[in-house]
This record gives sequence, structure tokens and C-alpha cells, in this order.
Amino acid sequence: MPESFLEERLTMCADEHDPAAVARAAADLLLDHATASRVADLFKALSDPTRVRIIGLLAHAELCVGDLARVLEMTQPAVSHQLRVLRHLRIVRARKQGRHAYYTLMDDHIHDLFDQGLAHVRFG
Amino acid sequence: MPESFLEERLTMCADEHDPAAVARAAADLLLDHATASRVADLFKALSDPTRVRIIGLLAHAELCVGDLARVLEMTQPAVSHQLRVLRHLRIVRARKQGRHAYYTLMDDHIHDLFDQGLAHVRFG
DNA sequence: ATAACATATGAATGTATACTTATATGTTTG
DNA sequence: CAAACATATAAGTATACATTCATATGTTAT
Repeated sequence: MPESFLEERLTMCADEHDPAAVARAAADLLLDHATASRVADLFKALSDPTRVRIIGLLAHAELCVGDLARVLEMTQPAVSHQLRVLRHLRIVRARKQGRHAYYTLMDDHIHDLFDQGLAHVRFG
Repeated sequence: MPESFLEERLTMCADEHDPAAVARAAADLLLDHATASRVADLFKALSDPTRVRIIGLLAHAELCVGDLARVLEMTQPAVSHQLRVLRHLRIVRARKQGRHAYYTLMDDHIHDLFDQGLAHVRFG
């Protein structure tokens, strides 16, 4: 009964059930490499303390690079590098005005993820 | 007006506003290092394609190490290594029975995060 | 134009980490 | 007890990456 494996969360084990059924059921649940990599990349954005702090700040306000560096007490190139990472992951957006670059979060999904992760750490 | 910075999402810039007010407002929003690291560690669990696939499987069923390795088409030590990482991050729990170790997700928060990340990748 | 400033990029370095091969620990079966 | 099996760990390697220092690009002000 391969379907039953999918209905609810129970134990699959090739030693105790039909190995072919287990293999088939698990293969249905398994993410392909491409999707798994995209999900991993998304979470990688929030897997570094500096980026978490940056995202936490940008969740509330638009800030320029210099202020970010000042508040984080980090060098400007270090902050700029992380902003580039976040930019390439399409998590952050830069608005250039004069000699400043103002950064904000690209969308609210990241904001939601951030809040959920923070909540899990604080009460959970 | 430092409070106004906190109310809504707007632009802060030490060059255009009172630098002290910006510094104070941003410092209020800034996560401390310890919290940021814990949040980062949580997301680190989902920042690797292999772990994403493992978590995706365990979100639906309890599986033993051998089956995980078979389904993922990876060596047993490689899977065991990632399971140890997830165990140390308290994201996964092992139930030992006989010569098998059955793994499940520790709690549903991870399940929620996984779903949200996957949704963001698939639609959005 | 030149100086001062804001940001981005490049090279280099140290550290973390994902996987492999080999082995150790512990469990069932003969 | 011995053999086969399931899982965990150790050592080694290769890659990824976060930061620093130095420099490049571009903007405003004098």
C-alpha cells in the first residue's frame, strides 16, 4: 500500500515493508536537486549572523550602506559584500540616489521568514 | 524624532537626519550577536540541498538512515553526517530500535519553515 | 578640475563544511 | 561465539565563504 505512506506521517522501512513500495513512496516525496538547491539558496541568505542582522534592520527601515556599517560596527566592504550576496539572491534591493545606496527588502516573504525564525528562537 | 523611525518602514540616513537619532533607532532594531547567531543556525539547517531533501522527506514520514541513503542515492556516512548536523541543531530526533535509527523532525516549526521556503521558490 | 566622500570590487587569508574512505560501535542471526 | 548488518565516527580533502586590506568607480562640493 504505497499510498498510505503519503497520507499521514508514519514510519517507512524497507526492512519491514515492501522495499519497492517504500522506494516509490519516498521518491514521490523527494525534492529534485534543482528545487532543493533553490530552497537551500533562499535559506542560505538567512544562515549567517551578519545577514540576519542586516535583514532584521531592513525589515523596519531603508538604510544606506554607511549607516549599516556604523550600526553593525563592521567595515564598509564587509557590509557591501553581504549586501551583494543578498542582492544576487534577490532578497534585497538597492536604490541609488546621489552617492548613497539605500537598501530595502525585496519582498515580504523574506520578512515573514525572518519573523518566523526569530519567533522560533525566542519562544519555541 | 527617533520613534517615527520605528513606526513605519521609512528611510534613515545619518547624512540627512540627526545622526544620533538614526543611531539610536537602528540600535533598537539591531539584533544582538547571540540572537542573530541562533537565528542563523536555525536557517543553516535548511541552507544545504541535501538537508533540504532530508527535511522534506522527514516532514512526511519517519525514515531510517539506510532508506534515506537509498532514496537520496548518497553514501550512508554522508547522510549520517548531515543527520548529525541536524541533530545538533535540534531539528531532527533519532529513535533507536534494534539496529535501526528512525529519524523524524523535532517539531512542526521546521515543517512550517520548510513549507514556506518551498512555496516561495515554487510560486513567488 | 580637484578634493572629499560613498559604495563596489579584487585579491588574499583563514575557517567552516560536505563528502569520501576506512573503521568503530552496537545489534541481530546462525 | 561468529558473521552479517545498521549506524556512527575519524581522518583527509576539496570547496565555499566571511572578512580584511587595497583599490576602483562614481558623485558632490569647492
